[in-house]
Amino acid sequence: MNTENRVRVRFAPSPTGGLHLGGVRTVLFNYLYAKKHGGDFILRIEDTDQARFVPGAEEYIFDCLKWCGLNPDESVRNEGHYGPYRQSERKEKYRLYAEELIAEGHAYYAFDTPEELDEMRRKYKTDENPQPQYDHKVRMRMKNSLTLSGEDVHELIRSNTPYVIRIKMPENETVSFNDMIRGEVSFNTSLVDDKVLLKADEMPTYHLAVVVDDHLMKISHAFRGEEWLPSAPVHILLWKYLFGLDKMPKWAHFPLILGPNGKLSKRDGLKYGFPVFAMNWTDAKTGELTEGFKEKGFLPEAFINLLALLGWNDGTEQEVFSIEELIHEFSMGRVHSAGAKFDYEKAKWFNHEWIKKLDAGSLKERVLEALEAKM
RNA sequence: GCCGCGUUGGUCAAGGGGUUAAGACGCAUCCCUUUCACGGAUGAAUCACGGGUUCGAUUCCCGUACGCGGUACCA
Repeated sequence: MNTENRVRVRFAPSPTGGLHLGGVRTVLFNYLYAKKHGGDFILRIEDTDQARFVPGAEEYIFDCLKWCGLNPDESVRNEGHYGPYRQSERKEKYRLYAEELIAEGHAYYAFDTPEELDEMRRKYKTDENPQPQYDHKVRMRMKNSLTLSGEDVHELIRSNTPYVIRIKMPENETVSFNDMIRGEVSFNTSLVDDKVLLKADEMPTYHLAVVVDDHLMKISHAFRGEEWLPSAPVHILLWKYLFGLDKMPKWAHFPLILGPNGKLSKRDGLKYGFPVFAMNWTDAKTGELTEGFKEKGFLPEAFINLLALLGWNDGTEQEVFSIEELIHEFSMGRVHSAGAKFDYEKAKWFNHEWIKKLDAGSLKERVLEALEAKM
């Protein structure tokens, strides 16, 4: 296998807090796919949001992956040839591409202040359109390089006026792509807003960073949660403008893992009566501790196993799988497209099954570990 | 509101034009067991709704309803 078609996947968390079920399952599916195809699993830290950065969160992510046995082949701790692996350290790279987009007419400078944006949203808000977007319908009424003269733009930039760079979404084009799980998905570009690509603090937003880094890091398959599906057209267009659709990774959007009453949220971690995080997480601000599956007494083998079966199965009646078996049997085509409600009773059954497989010696060890963790 | 993705028992789900619609978790009853586990048997429970296509739709198509996601200078 040459380097051009080598399978390379990535998990790209932002270090903002505990790593929950859905996140670990995303890691798992990425890992399984990479290992099945003899490829690389990369961990990229997406720390482009200064405001949400949480100290310790990055280390915590590594701890969780280690406990799960899903260690990355390349990361900030194990650099490959495509570093740095932390986006804040790649800051300069993104601006070049944003400027390139402007030069080609696919993006523009926008000088609107947060207050002006609020005002726009207030002004255009109606019952039919409760959440107005910065899109082709309003962009010509805003303060940007599309409405200002070249001189004015130059002057504003020279005088250090804060600005962002926005993508200029084309009007009435259909953008479609083939999702490995859902098949063809398409969008009308008129209904997508002019997303910010480069922020006023010169950091890229996710939209720009994910495309640039996936390209630079030679990612072959881009797998992520379904919450990203609505912004896929932005990413597809960026690929088209910057690197060419033929270079674009294959996409797959995983179904969401739901809680008892819908969305499984980090904030409700304590309310469900079962863990949502892989490992204990303590909120630095409130000091609130959220118990993890590890500390609750789950074996990592069981945790991996139960996560794998949430949204995937091999078509047989087998439910207990070791990681080796998962790697062997996994296929993206058998991942469900519908969300799955998390069932703690079933999760405990998986743990039970794995505990039964332990011999007396290792059981004693694990029990002692679990008890010590609680003291 | 708009856009997107979904919809097989309470939950995870197999199946995919003709089936008694698998299996697992949980639940119930029973058996095994001095106890706790383990194990075994049986049972209740499912194709969201309405139109098409078809000799025949749970399966294909279109609507509707419902759920979830998105609609930020967050990821």
